[in-house]
Amino acid sequence: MERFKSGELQVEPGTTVLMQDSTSPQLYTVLRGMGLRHKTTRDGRRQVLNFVLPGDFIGLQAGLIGDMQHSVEATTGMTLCVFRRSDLWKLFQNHPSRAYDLTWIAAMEERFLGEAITIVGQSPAGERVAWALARLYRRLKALGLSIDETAVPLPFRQQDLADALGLSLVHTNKTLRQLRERQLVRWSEGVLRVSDPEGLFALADMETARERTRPLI
Amino acid sequence: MERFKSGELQVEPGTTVLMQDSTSPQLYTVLRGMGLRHKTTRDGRRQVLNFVLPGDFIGLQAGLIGDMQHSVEATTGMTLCVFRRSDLWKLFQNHPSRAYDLTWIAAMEERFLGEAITIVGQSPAGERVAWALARLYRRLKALGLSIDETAVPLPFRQQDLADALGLSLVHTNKTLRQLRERQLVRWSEGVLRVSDPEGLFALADMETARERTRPLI
DNA sequence: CGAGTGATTGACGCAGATCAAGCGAAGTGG
DNA sequence: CCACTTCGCTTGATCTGCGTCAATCACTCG
Repeated sequence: MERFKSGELQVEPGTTVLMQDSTSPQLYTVLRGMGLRHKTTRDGRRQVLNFVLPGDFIGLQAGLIGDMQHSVEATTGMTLCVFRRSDLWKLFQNHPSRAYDLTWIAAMEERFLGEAITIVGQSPAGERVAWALARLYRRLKALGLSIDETAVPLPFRQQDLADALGLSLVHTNKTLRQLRERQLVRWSEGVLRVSDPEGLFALADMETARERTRPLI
Repeated sequence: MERFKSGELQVEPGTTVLMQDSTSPQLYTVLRGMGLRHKTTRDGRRQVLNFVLPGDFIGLQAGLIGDMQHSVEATTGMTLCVFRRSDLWKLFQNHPSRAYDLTWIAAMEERFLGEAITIVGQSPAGERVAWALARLYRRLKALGLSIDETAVPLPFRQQDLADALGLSLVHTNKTLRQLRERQLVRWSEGVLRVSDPEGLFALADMETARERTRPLI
């Protein structure tokens, strides 16, 4: 992939990397840092679609379809590997296995969103929060970003989690308290500590399956 | 694409074409009929992810990743164009433009789910129902399936719509009544009649933009 | 030291879930 | 051909999970 790389980009916390409704000549792979994909509705409400972690590929929609229907915002500082949108087609012509990987990523993304919509549409608040934290915990551990055996960094705000799960900030906060009181997870100052993984995954209705390794683009 | 076609399949209403958690050696393009993509949770609740219409490609997840995380069920009788999963890789090697189209479809699917999760997570019942009906109306018209200027076939149950929007059947029914009383849409006996497209699209927070034509695989 | 940000908690109200009952149309089997 | 069931739609009554409002606290920063 090195040949397609057109540079590296450093962004500050709070930067909007890709803007909803805009076209971007660039695609990125996250090398470092975390962010959010989110959509903003006309009346100002926000839906967080996904948390962006190192290794994630962003801008695929812009690259393929031409415009973004969501924004990507840096929560921490981020380092991005930059690709030119115009090279995407070359990839399909000359590197079918890479193109295949790209489609694989798109399919995984689609699968994730299917799972997310099921949680948001069908589960009560406790399960939603447990699911989100369990997933993030699993992904972060798989990425080797652990702080220690039971803790991972999670530098987001409660508001972000609330917007991801279709809950209000207040109710998210109260739900987090319950999970804390039930000795399942604690999340404060950007650190997520899972004291009872079994219990958390059970509540989240997730198998404790290992995270699938994704190809790096 | 003809060369990859490995046959046609006719299925009865109610048939499960692809089963959650199973692997399938086959992929399909819908030639005729309608169906549902849905996920079933362990505790028996159901989330409808999408309505499957003619021209849709199904089984991409199974084809690329190896297993399905949702089921596809035929609502009406359907005619499917069958492809072998094992041919997918050949497509990437020998027909980059087709592979590109496939990825484009995956990206559009992802985009749709992002929109869906935003509606389910952030909007009250009236807007959810309006959004779903507006989208279906637009897609069906674009497919040329109209019955007349303002009516399209929509052979689903209210329960299906409820499960797509994360609402209860009862509340979906009451919401449909309100839309009927506000002279926006009527939906009964499998026919959706839109009396006030402007009003409907406005309520759905959708531009009246034309439906994007998708490549046929 | 005042202003802004994020977390926290209590009080109150409502959108939508749940419960329950009834209706018409379409099977179906005796 | 008629009881009897089933399925989908409809509607009213009641309940509750979660949203909204409001206030406080701890921190950080200019």
